[in-house]
Amino acid sequence: MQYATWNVNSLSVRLPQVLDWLAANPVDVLVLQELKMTDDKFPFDAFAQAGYQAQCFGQKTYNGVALLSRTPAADVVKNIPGFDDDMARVISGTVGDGEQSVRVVGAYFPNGQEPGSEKFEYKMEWLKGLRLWLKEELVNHPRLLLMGDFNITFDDLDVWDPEGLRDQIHCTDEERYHLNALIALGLTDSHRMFSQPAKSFSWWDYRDAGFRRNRGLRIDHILVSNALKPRVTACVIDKTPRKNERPSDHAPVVVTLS
DNA sequence: ATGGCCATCGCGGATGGA
Repeated sequence: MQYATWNVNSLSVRLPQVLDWLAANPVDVLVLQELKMTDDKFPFDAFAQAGYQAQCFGQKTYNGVALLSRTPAADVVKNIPGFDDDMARVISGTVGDGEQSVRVVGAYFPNGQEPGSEKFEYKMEWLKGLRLWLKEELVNHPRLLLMGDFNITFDDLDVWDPEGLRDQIHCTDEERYHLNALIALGLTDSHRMFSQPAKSFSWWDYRDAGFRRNRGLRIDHILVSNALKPRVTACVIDKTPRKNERPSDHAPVVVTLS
C-alpha cells in the first residue's frame, strides 16, 4: 500500500500533472494541499475516471485540502475538532478494512510568514491545537499517518543553507519545538527511517533557479504512528514532477507500507 | 542586490506563499 502527499499550489493549474502522476504512480491514497478552489469547482469526475474517490475541503483563493483514495474513505473529518479555524487546512479519513485500515490525516500547516508576526502566532496556536486533537486521535486510531505540507524543517539536513536561514521561517526553534512535540506523541519521520540522497528536499523556490541549483527545504513530511512503523518499507520524494513545465513548487512524497 | 517567481483576483497591482 502506498500513501502520498503533494502540495499542488492550485489544483486548477496542476490537475493535468496530478492525473499524469497518478497514472505513473498508482498510489492507494493521495492527499493534496493548496487546492485554492471551492468545492463546487473540484474535479470529482476526472479523479473518478482515474480510479479515485475524492473527499475535498476547499476554500476560495487560499488553502484547501483533499483526500483521494482507491477505496472510499470513512469517517471523514474536516479541520481540527476543538480548534476554531476559518481556513481549510486538514482533512482526515479512514481507508481500508479491519487490521489493514489506516487513519489518514492530510494537513496544510500554516506558513507563518515571519517569526514575530501575527501569522507566526497563528501558526503556533494551530500547531498546539493540532497536537491536542492528535493525541486523542491516536488513542482512537493507533494506525495513523500524519502527512502533508508541514512548513517546518526538522534540522539542518532539511535546509539547503542552514547558516543563511538560521532562525528564519520554517527553521526556528519554536516551530521545531512543536514539530518534535508531534513526534513525542508517538510518531516517526518515515523519511529518516531509510538512507536518503544527500540534500533531499521537497520544496524549491520558484525564484533564482532554486530547483536547478537544489536550493530547497524538506518541509513535506509523512509521519507514521508506532503501530504502523514496523510496516514501513520505503519513503521517497519524487522530484520528477518538479521538472515539468509550470510545476508546483513542491514535490510529492510517497510512503510504502507492507 | 533594494530582489528575482508564481497564483489569485480581476484588469493594476496588492497579497500570500516559503
